[in-house]
Amino acid sequence: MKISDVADRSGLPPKTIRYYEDIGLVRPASRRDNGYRDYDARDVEVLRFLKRARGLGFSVADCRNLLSLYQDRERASADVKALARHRVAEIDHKIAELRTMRSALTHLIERCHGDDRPDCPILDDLAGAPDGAPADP
Amino acid sequence: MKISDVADRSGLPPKTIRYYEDIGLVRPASRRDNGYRDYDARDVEVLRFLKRARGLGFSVADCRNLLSLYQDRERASADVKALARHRVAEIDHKIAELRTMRSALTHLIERCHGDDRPDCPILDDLAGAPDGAPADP
DNA sequence: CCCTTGCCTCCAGCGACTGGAAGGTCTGTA
DNA sequence: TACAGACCTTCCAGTCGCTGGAGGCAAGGG
Repeated sequence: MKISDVADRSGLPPKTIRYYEDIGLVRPASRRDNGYRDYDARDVEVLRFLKRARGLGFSVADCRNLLSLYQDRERASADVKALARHRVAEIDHKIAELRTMRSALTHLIERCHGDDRPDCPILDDLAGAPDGAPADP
Repeated sequence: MKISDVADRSGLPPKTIRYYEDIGLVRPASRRDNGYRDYDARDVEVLRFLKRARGLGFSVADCRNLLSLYQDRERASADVKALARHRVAEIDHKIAELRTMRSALTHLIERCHGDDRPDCPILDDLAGAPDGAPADP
């Protein structure tokens, strides 16, 4: 199988596949006589695995761990579960951050009349004015 | 005022302030005889503005716009409001993405017994198994 | 035989910093 | 006055996870 075939089957672009090989996330593909990379079903499986894990937001470093757990027949499922839990915690943290930003912004938006006059509570706030006061010129 | 003073007053590290100057986000600071950058209260104001805007997740490109609106006495508050609304939309999009990841993960976590046995629905799923089925070896 | 497509390698760039090296300056204390 | 240590300067490199592009073979069809 050529790289574009695995790309189609895994959902990862060829560039990314070569990149994963480059950084040692997957082992180097075997080569045909003409120098082209040659893949089999097992490679596709690994790449699909990576595609999904990345899709869940696991970092490449996490993926390295997940992959080695995946390929270790003796692994304890607790280890995987811990990684997943940690990822959920990260997500929660990120969501909380975004929500804080969101509520600050919507608060500002509500108070901005949004017409063609220049006075704007959003800019006033960014400029450091306390809540509701216009910026000091 | 030296760079470490504005750093303290703006909350931005000196490195970042120099970086903002570098990319033309703020205009070059004036210099003392010894070559040190010299700042005044107005510079602090701008940097605080940037610190806040970045804190709300606006990109540096957005900040460039916000800053020029901020410094334009003729601006329409509608323009600012539009930027802020757009940023809220981005945040919503990001939150939705994270929530999707989160629910997929928690679903997997619930079904993983998480002990020292090797079978693990999380890995099975990442490997592409349909819901609940173990991966095909 | 030519043309297009696909593969190869290697280098550069994205965003938004951050770290560190090498060297000049300032300030306080012995 | 000498020196230590803090702070300033510039410039280069690295972070993360790709992605784009240049330049050069290979393959396959008309």
